[in-house]
Amino acid sequence: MNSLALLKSNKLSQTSSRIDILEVFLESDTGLTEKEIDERIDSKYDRATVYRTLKIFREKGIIHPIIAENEMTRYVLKKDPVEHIHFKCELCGNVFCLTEVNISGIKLPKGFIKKEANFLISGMCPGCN
Amino acid sequence: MNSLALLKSNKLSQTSSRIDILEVFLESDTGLTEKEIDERIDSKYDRATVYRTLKIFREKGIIHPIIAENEMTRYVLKKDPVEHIHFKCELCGNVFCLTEVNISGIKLPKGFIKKEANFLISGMCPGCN
DNA sequence: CATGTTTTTGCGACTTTGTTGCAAAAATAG
DNA sequence: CTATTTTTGCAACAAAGTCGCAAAAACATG
Repeated sequence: MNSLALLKSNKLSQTSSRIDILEVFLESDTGLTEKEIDERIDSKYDRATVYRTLKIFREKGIIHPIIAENEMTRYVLKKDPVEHIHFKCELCGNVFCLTEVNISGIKLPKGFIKKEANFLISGMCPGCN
Repeated sequence: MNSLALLKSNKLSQTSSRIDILEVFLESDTGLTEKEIDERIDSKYDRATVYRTLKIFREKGIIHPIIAENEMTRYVLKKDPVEHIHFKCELCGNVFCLTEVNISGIKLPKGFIKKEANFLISGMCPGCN
């Protein structure tokens, strides 16, 4: 995937900060916090800019959040639009999108209307095991 | 449920802060943030005390956390030890423990070992619908 | 490619959540 | 009742995230 094309297809202006931050995501296979992004771009941009960029990427559906306990929100590139489980390894810290796990069987009781879902399982990943 | 007995059975000393905070939980059917607890006890105790109390209650398994995006951690009394989904209504803010939804069908791929799970669905509850 | 308009950025100040060390106060054990 | 242990309040702190505003960069258009 190309960062310039990705910005274009989402109708986002091509600023260096957006390109750089997007490239960080493209090069990472893990969920990233704002802090981790900041490190990887050597604090080249203001924290406010990074936060604003993350917000926009999210609204566009380029990235999606992983919400874990006692942790800052992490983001990963949204490769698969299908709703899925996230797995966070407690040892290496890696976050995996388990798109192969079927969660379509989860049905809410009458009257509950789903808008968004967030499933996170933590434990040990195959690599650390 | 009685707050004094609950403290005793968990081998916690009976301080007025623990009793009061536990009572707030016993009287609430919603997940509560530290701030909300603070309001309900009229800031009778220091914030640090409330945080420390929440931590201990959690370690003892008296309460359990609800982790939602862009939200402070909420806690609810752990009535049912069975793993379950939480539902958060975006309108009224109420959090429901959907113990009736069966999630035992969720199986992780080979090599992944589950330690903890956090399932949160947000949307609209029957009351607001 | 020059220029006017729109969008984005950096800065700084701020809010909120949550933590920690330490001395005083309260709870508990005997 | 008293000694010991635990808990509390205070104050200071750290880190995440937001916001207004002026400057800078990107973009559209001729």
